[in-house]
Amino acid sequence: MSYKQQYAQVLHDVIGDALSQEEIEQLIEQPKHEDHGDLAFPCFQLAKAFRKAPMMIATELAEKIDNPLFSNVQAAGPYVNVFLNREVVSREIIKRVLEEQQAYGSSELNGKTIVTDFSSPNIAKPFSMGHLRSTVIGNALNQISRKKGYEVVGINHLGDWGTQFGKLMVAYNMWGKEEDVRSEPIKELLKLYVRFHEEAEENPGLEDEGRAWFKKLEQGDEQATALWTWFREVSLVEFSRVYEMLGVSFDSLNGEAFYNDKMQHVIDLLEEKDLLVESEGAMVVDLEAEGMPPALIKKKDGATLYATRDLAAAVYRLETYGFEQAFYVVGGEQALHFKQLFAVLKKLGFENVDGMHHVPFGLIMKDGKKMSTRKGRIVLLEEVLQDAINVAKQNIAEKNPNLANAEQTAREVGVGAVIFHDLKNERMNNIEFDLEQMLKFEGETGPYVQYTNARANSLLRKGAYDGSAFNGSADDYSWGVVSMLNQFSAVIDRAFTRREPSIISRYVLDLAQSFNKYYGQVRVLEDDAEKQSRLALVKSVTIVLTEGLRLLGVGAPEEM
RNA sequence: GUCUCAAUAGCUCAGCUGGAUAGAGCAACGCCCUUCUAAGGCGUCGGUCGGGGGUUCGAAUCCCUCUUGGGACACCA
Repeated sequence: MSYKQQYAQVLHDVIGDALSQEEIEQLIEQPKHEDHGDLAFPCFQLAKAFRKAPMMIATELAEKIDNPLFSNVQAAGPYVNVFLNREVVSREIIKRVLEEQQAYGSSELNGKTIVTDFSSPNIAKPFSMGHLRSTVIGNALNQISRKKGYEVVGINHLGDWGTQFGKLMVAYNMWGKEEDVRSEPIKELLKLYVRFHEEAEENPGLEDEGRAWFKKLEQGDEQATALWTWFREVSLVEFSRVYEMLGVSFDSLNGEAFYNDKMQHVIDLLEEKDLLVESEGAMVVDLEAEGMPPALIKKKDGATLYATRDLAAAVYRLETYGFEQAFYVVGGEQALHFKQLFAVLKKLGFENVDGMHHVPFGLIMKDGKKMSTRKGRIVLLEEVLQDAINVAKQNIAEKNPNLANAEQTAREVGVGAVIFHDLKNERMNNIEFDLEQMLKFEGETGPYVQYTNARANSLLRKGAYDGSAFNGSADDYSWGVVSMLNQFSAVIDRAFTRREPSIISRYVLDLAQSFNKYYGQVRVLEDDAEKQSRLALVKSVTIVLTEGLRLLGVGAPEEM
């Protein structure tokens, strides 16, 4: 039982039935200012029931509370503020962390499944900064969901099908050279793609040619299939290199092409329910009643679209996984698409559509505009990661030249900096791409948290921590740390229900900050009776920092 | 035009389901390495929470409206 719940129970005993214990718990808040104690109960809502001024109620309640858990109970205006008994609570919390280790904050397995659609880059295009967001947000949500006891199926819904491949084939046939594509596949394919769009501005007939080639591909044309297979293979080689750097893996690589033979099933379902109507030569599902433009299912040439394939994928997942929830970690600009998708699924009569969520995020902007592959306004993720690793290397060379595992550590720090930078803020925010900002390792950054953890680990080594429990006294600084440790599971809950990794990032920063204050004020390795107690606190910090970073997909080296 | 997301310190952003004096980081300035990794800590400076209405005992937070910016709106994904 959390301390908040305990306080709610105590309050309930003295308040009586005017409010339920749950209602009281809802009202209890954490004061922003230290001198207001650790937990505060506002009495405004009781004013009506008791027909008394909130201030009076607070005074009366405060007098009635007497519990060893609290070292002090104060009525401060309309609030009843309690101060937790720091020694007792510190002992309890640190004991839990040390016992549970990395399982601290975890929930029991609940036997439910969450299916996540994330990363999902387009084949034959470089892995750009634009794809970083979906990849790292999705990965963090997967870790958080597992921490909450869910079984997670992470799907990389590769963009390996669609008209773009027809266009690419047209471009390749006109201007491509096999040896160029072999030596630098993605770079060359991108060139062809950009050139296609440039030339198509002058010569719109090219678009039709592209569509025709995609149609051929869908019908299993040999030449088209051979090209497609080749483009896909060379792209995957590049992608897997990036995923390895990021430390991200998938449970399924079923991309759009996987659903090619499952499309008819969806179309059959739509026809059964009589949902498919003809409009301007295309087949659509009318969504006017839902206040949305129609969902395009088939083009007038009979070929399928993005929506068709996503629909097929959704139906497949609904029928295959029996999930409680499904996350689509896809940019906010596709909000309409997902609203349409879910609306169509509802019309089809699927039950669990309410468990499906689009998890949108803001754009990475360049010069105030959306990054665009078509316009060649693109930054390669791999280059950014490499830059970050190099900066980390320089830092290590300057600050810790004797570090044993320098190469590996530089990777963890550099990559961690990039991931953390992306996950630090609310996912809906647009972010202006700023390499310099991303390569800063001071202040609210991944390396700051990693550094804090490394210093803490260094204390454990030097102090020869023997696994003792915390038995010491609690000062303002240690209490600052302990109350942060206490919040971990509530933070995980919030991050999970809001599908918001930044809540973990903020938490980890706050915990690191509280520890750094402690470190600055308290000499941990002082040889006195409480040394091992202090080290127990330090150990708890390393456990929670490491676990917090892990949830974000960021490494936590013990030395740096 | 319709829908949608956003607007908080010079810059980048927090601010939990509305609650007590709006917080960090960066930048600027001033301190702290003869003792635990200075990728750190301490301090100073900095805000009519985009404007205007409304709901409420109480609004940065909820509702309406306006302004500004991003994005999406049929055969791309």
